[in-house]
Amino acid sequence: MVTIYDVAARAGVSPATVSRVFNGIKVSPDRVIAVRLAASELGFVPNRNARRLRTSSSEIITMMIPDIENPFFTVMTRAVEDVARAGGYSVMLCNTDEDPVREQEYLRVAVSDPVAGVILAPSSGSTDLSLAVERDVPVVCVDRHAAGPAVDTVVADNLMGATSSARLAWDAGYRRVACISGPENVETADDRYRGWMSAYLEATGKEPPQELSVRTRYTVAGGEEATRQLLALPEPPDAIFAANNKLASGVIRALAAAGKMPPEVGVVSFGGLPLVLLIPAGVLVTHLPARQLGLTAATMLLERIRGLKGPAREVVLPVVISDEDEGLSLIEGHSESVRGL
Amino acid sequence: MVTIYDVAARAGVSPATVSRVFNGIKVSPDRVIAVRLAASELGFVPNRNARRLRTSSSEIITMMIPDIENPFFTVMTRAVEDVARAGGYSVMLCNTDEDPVREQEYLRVAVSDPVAGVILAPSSGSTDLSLAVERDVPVVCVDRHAAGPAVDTVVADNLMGATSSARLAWDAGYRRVACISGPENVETADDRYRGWMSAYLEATGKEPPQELSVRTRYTVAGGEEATRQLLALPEPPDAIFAANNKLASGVIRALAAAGKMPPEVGVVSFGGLPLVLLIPAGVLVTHLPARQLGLTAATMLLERIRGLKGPAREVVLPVVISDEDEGLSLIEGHSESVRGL
DNA sequence: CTTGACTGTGAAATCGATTGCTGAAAGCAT
DNA sequence: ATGCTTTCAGCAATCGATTTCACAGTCAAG
Repeated sequence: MVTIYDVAARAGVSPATVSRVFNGIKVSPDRVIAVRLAASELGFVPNRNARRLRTSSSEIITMMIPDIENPFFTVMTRAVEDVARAGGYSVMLCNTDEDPVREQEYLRVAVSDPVAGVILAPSSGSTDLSLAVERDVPVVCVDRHAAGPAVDTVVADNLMGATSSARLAWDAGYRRVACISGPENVETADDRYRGWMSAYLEATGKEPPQELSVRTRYTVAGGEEATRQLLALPEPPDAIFAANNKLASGVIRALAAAGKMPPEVGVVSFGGLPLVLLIPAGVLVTHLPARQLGLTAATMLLERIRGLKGPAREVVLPVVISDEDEGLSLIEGHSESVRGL
Repeated sequence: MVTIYDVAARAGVSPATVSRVFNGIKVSPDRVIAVRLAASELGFVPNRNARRLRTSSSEIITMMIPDIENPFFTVMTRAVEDVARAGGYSVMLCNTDEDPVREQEYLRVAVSDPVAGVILAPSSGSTDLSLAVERDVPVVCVDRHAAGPAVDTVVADNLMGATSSARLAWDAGYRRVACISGPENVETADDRYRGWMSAYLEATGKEPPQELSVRTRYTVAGGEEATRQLLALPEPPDAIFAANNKLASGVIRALAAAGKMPPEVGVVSFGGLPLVLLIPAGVLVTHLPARQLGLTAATMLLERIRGLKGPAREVVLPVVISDEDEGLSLIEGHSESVRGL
């Protein structure tokens, strides 16, 4: 391993000077040249561990998401990465797999690393951040809230968004609109379920009957099972509001299998289906502000890393219901300015 | 920051003993208890940077992929993560964005970290790995080969796979099958293009005419533009072979916009469209062994990290053309054993 | 020609954990 | 009881870069 001592010896200067050259601290021009030359001749690459140990700082942001294979989270991650890079940080991605144990484990690794900051999409409402907070590692929660000490949080307006989104089904002429949402106690699932309830109440003037809503895992398989269950009802629904993109995929699969393709049975997907570019009639898709969530969270985290104090902040981003085709921008739209934030 | 010295003082032992306790080196039971007690009272978390500096080892694997928003790569990443975790490593994901400069930059960070190993899906054939090889950081290339020093590589059999896949179009009755592939000099794009050529030759007995193939970026927009270009030909194709999932999405979009939806114009997608669960008639999808690629690459990397010497190995995974519905397993199929590898 | 203010440089301490070496204590056989 | 292993714990060096402090030289003002 080539160290600054080797470079110093070769350049005929002290190690301190080598360090200064690599840190942009003023050194006489001739020495700078000598050091750079010696360094490149020897193939010197500074050891970051030594640097981090000494400065107890790091240029890494840990991002923890529950499902790396859900485009919603990868789009968000991509946004975080863009902001982080612009600020000189690298992003380390961890996949918690919706598992609180795994999540806590990753958090432990992160704080003992220690990283510059953490962006976390909590796997459940009971996620405990005290480990990080105790050790003063800045944390921003995104998409969902965490329990325990208050930290900066940025979420989408799921309740309102889901209400407007579910309403689309009635607007399209469907009359008996069921709901499939994620697990109980998962905040987004609860909010979206409540959104559907209020749209139901508004449209029909009645509380929705028990059997018209199913709570299940946020998976394609979960959506399929729930759909089969709904179709088996004595009085099956004529449309289904699915609380996330994976559930919606499951719904469509199950409908196809049952020979009741949209628009025969309508589907509302709360969350985009990125590579689905042929949206059949009868499938209504609401796009979530995934990229905005990521941009905002990363910006807030950088502020904290740079020393911003003060109480935990909370940002709620609106969910825009539009008929426009946002499928493409969900996939390739990284054009907006990061600086602008 | 609580250090082993603090813990040692509190437990009435030497720092060395504390270190031993945390590393599972034999220490008398009473001291173990004293140390653990003191550590938990003080909230001690070992400093990994100090540890890494001293041992010059790390438990991190860097994974570099060209496009975090392409499910092909996230599925692969997920597989890598599963194997890495089982072996006690964490995965740090970097998104190179198909940009060789950015890639080289990340590589520099990785080797100076230094990480335990690197898994890289090279952005182009000219990716230079000498930085890593010089410093003995194990590297495995996946999906594509890199230039320079030979390293372990695992790829899919794109040539054969693309040939069989393109053949499906003729089997389905299409007669004038065009090809849209990725950029020149990107290995997968070249191989898939050649696969289409050989299927063309086999089916028609002639070399394909120049105008029936277009090379473009691996993006949805690229696929759209290329499709428009093909449709504008005096003698337009009746089917299009798209060399990856994003291109295929672009093709379908453009066809829809032009009012020539499949099956009017056929589409062959080389690579799965994960959340597309309603595959219209006339769209044929070939699934790539994304997960297998990841599993294999990670397994090979761990072997190297654990000291395996010997010449660079090369694994070519078959691309299975089947009519079965593998869409779901692409999304949720993590059931197979990792141990089995 | 002094005095004081700078500047650039090097020596050495430091970050926190690991580990080679040494010696004390304990175990065992003769 | 003596001598020989073996075990366990502590001291202190070490990993590689950063940074404090002190010193030497430069320059301008008085």
